[in-house]
Amino acid sequence: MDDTDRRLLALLQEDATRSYAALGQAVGLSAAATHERVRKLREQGVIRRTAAEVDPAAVGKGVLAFVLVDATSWMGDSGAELAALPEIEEAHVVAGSASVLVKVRTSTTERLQDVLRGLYGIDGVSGTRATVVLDTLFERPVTP
Amino acid sequence: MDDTDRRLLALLQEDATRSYAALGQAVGLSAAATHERVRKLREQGVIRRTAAEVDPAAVGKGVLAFVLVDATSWMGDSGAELAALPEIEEAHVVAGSASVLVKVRTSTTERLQDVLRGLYGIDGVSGTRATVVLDTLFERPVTP
DNA sequence: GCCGCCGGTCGGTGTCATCCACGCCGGGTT
DNA sequence: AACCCGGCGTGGATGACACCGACCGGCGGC
Repeated sequence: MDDTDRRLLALLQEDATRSYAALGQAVGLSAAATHERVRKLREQGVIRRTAAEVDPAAVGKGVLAFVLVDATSWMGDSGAELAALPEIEEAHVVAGSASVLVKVRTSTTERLQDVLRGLYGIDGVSGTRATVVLDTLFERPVTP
Repeated sequence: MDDTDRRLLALLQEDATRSYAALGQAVGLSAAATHERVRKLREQGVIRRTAAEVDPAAVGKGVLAFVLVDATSWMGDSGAELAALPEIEEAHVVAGSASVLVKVRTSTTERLQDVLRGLYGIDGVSGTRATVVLDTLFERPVTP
């Protein structure tokens, strides 16, 4: 993982459709060498996958909220139950006053309420504190 | 935006390296027709971009935290100042007891502290409440 | 019923991903 | 110092694929 790899990662994060030739030119390498480095980055798991990034609003997910979930028991193993709610985009075990923090994206606030109801249905959940997002200033990839 | 488009989006979200031929076969369309639909989805902005997803841990970003930022003035226009902290991955204006919620990824907790210090340097910021992530259960794309 | 349009299939072409053989360079060994 | 060896890069070949244009069928509006 040298500096060239980091530059490749940065380029691929903003646009993974670039050809290896263009990519190589940007970092001063041949297309073949570039291909080889990217292949290794994939193999090592540094690049998890290459995916299309979809605009949530365009697929009817206009409501975003972060929900702190309080629980009376350990919830580190409830990943599957949380994943069963398809509107939950991320779930993290956190330190602090809550047990779990989830990021929820729904079409409407009514649907958000349904998700909160779903959360209460999970064993051990004793409360939720939702923070509704009014406007997203920016979202960007990690800077390597 | 019909059901075929939604299926294409789902497929491209899990792996955008698939060929149009394979993609078309999965939804029962020719490669050319698939190409055309994807082109339109891009043009309309439904697909924002296609990007490589990098494992944060592999690039030395092992610490994740969500920080609620309290402020004494309106912060909806402070996007640029927040974006100047490169460790901030997302920034949202929120309803509730705080003004802004940011997602921060750093190498160490010391660097997290530096980011918090940076936040206090922004005009109007009067406090921060950080919630540190212990374990990420899952992160997944929006379900169209 | 006719016309125009949207969305599809089919076929061709230039580009690109991908593989292979070879060469360069630096570190460790004798 | 000379040698060897492994990793990394280059150049070229080839087969697949993205991309484009021509054509066609169904559907809705006049």
